[in-house]
Amino acid sequence: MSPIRTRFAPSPTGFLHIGGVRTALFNWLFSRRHGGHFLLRIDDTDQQRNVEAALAPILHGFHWLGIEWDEGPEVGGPHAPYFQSQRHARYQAAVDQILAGGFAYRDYSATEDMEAERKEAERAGRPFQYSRRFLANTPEDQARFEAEGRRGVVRLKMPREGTLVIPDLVRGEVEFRWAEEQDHVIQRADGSFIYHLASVVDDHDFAISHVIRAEEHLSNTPRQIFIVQSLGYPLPAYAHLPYVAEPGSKRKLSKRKLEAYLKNVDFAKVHAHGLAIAQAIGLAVTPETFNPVTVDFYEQVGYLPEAIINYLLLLGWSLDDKTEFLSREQMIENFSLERVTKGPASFDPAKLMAFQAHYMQSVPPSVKVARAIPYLERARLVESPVTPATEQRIARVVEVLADRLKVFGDIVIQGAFFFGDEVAIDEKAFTKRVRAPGAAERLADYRQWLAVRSAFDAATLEQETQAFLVAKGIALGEIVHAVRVAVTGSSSGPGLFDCLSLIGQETCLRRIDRALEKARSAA
RNA sequence: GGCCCCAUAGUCUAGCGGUUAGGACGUCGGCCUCUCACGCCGAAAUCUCGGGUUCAAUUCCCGAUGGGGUCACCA
Repeated sequence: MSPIRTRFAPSPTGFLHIGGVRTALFNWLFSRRHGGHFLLRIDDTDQQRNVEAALAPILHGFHWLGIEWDEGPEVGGPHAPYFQSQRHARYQAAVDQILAGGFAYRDYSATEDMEAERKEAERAGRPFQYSRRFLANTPEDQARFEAEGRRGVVRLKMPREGTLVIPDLVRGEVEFRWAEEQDHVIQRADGSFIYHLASVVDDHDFAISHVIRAEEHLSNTPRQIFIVQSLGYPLPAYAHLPYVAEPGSKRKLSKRKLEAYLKNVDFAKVHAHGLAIAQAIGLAVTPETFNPVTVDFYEQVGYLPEAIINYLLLLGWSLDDKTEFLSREQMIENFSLERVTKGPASFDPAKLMAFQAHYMQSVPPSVKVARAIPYLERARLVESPVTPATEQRIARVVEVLADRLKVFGDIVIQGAFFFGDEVAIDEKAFTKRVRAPGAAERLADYRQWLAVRSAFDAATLEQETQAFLVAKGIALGEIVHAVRVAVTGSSSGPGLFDCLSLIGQETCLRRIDRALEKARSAA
């Protein structure tokens, strides 16, 4: 049996689509599962400018996710080059061979000619089939057509009868009738090559054993198989994966429909969350660069690759009826195309977040601190570079924040009030907890009491507060909320005494004073 | 519109003739508690429809319906 080789073939668009990642992941896992090779081929047949710039973010995304390729850009390989734009000689040779074999012909029809024929067929109510009347058999024909100012392309001479059965590892056997296929162009008038030709030649040259790709290529497969056969290549195995669908719908997920997806509550929530972090760290965002459909979004906001990979794996594949979390090793050990789902799966950002929260729980505190620091620095919440003392403080903040840190970027949202002097007040919370009848008085009382504390650690503070409450004859609940809002600006967060202690006596007092001032001013 | 694919709760899925249709996210309720988060407990919610085949269909077959993909000198 020949070695297993799979590939993913991104075109350099400047960003890595979440659906593309899933396709790549399945290819990668399949190759790893069978001890084979996974390679990256760059589909830049018609891109001309800035391939490098448009490719960099994609390669970066794969590195970040830990999807490493054995051959391709950066790493090279025995079948180099892996860029289609550098393989024209190979494609030309293939076209010549197909032409010589009589599986294709030079065609001089103009777009209008084809249009006319198509319309006529439609009017007559029969399926369209090109008459091949501008087919040039001889150099004389060519010369004549060219004299008329026509420009030739190379078209496949597709069979017009019989059926084709494509064995598909996900879908079983898929049947097509040749008569329904068209004479597709494989080489343009300007001499450049059409994707399908390039793709088939490359897959053969790179010895790809399994073509695992998204479902939208299923209808393209007959023409590709025809090219394979006309070149005398062995047929690779095919597996067409269901595509990743829009949140809450079954339409294919698209990179350019951010507006529409924002109408989905969960999608909007994840996007808003990311946006808040981006704003806090002064990250300039555009819909192009900051979109939850793009993996870059998750990296910038501080998600874990493991969470994304695990989530994506389960989007169209399952191990059994209960396994949710798999390590890379388990994924590789268990992945199989047989267990790939047939139907498209909607991308659910809320569930992705659940995986993220799960994986975040096993990140060691030291790593959380290290990953939080850059966010704090960029948000100018701490000095840069941070001093050892600040780092220690951050470690305490991270500890106290605990599971509230869902992504690393959350440090600048959830943890902001631990830093600096001023604090952003949640007006609604302020009205409810500080402007409430009697609240300000109790807060002022507590402030005076707080001012004379000599110990300000959380445990002592809590203990002594109890005594204060007893003396005043009030319950903790009657004081805690106003203090929290005054000191942290928010009605939710870590335990109050942890907050007080970490923020420090002076700052706490200042913030309470400001809150009291604010409460006295117009409601 | 032609061709092709698909169809279990709002979402991701398990199921491969006989199950109280299992799990997860989300939602709702409760516990914990100074709030939030975590955690724990519980609840509501699913086999698209119609024909067959069979003693028995979510499961097999056919059809309908619905959803989607694709029909370029794009990839």
